[in-house]
Amino acid sequence: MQTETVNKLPQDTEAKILQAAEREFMAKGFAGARTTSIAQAAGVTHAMFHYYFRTKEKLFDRILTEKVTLIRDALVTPVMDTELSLEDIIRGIIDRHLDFIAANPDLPRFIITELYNNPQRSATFVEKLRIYAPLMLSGLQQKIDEAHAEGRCRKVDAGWLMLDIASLNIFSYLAYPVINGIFDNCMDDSDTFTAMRKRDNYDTIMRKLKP
Amino acid sequence: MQTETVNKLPQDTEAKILQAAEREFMAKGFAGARTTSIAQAAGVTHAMFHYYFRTKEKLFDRILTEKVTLIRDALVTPVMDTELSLEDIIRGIIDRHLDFIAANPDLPRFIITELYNNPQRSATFVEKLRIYAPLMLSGLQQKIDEAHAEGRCRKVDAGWLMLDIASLNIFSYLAYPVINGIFDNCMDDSDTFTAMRKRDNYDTIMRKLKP
DNA sequence: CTTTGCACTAACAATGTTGTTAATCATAAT
DNA sequence: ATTATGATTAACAACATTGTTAGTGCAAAG
Repeated sequence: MQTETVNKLPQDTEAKILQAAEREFMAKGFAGARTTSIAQAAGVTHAMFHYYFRTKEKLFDRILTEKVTLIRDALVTPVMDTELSLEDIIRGIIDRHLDFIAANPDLPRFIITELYNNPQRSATFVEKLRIYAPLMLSGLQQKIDEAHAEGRCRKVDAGWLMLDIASLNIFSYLAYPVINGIFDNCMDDSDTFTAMRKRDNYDTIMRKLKP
Repeated sequence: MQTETVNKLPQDTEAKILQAAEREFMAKGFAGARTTSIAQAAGVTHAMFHYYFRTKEKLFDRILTEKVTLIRDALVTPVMDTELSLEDIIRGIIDRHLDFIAANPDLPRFIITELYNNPQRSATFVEKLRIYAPLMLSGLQQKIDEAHAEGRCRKVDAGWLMLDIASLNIFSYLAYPVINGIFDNCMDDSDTFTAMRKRDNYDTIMRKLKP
């Protein structure tokens, strides 16, 4: 034995590989990730990688699917809350969305790049979205239409509105290295930056909706 | 001879390699690109790649630098136009910006991913931005301040305003596979989509500025 | 004509990368 | 005690990928 093989729970190494793989894939993408690096980071033999997960692609797909599910769970449910005013719904969407991004700042870039250079995976992902997006948007559209009927809101399409919200929320984190470089390290204090974005983006969107 | 080596101008193969490399790098990124594929796509021997460009990294850096310069030239100059009203300046920024993105739809994703997984390159790029961004923003800030003094505009920071503009303009193209999947192939007609974004984003930004 | 310089080719070399396999070790069940 | 089972290791194999090199052909300069 070279390193102490003691103190290892049965599923310990599997979890360690999974964890190391997630880091590696998120940091370098599928093409840039190395299975040997993953094994090394997990502190196990390189063969263990294949013992537990067979191939690089299988493990990657598993992690990508996991992340997609994470996004879906975080972003679909919140809109379902009914009985709230349009203002509160939108504030809720923006708050939850930004909290999620701040907690997973690398996720948008990962999803976008990996979906781009793998049309097959992209198709699967889009399929899921095509199922959930309408559910998410129809409730919002209804609220918008109600408010519009009462003259409190312009007539806008919920889908395009969500695109604007997503753009304003996500882009700063996507372009993090550039943004943080131009505005002097504004994103280093994540909480402050997130709070500011919440306020600014809510304001921007509500002004867009004003009649 | 296997393929006709006739009709080749002296710098012909160099240009062909450069062209093929740009496609490959833009499509798959540095990590995913293969020098052999590039040579094959250029229709030359694999050794020619190294004859002209020495290493994969040297050629990649050259292309990345080229792209960064392209961005700088396209996005810095326009704001310099003076004697225009704030409205016209902002409309000009959004129009030029979106025209540029529509003409180079893969560029934002390329820049973002490649800068992310190469902090060294990122530093060089940000250096350039730190030089040019203030020039670009100071003129805009001045116009905003003028309009604010006359009560025609809220007091906003030019930098953060540009971030919002960039977010609204760029994100759709970054998330192209997803967006195009949800809204039924809306981006297939690039001109129509770009025109719509110009209109919507200008409206969004102007509403944000209204007192 | 010879020489020089350049583009080019084919073959090779070195290393990286993914994946496999046979043997070993520990442990729990029989 | 023996067996069976799953985890682990070291070594290997196959292939991909980047990079090099010695030599060939060709065209212009001397």
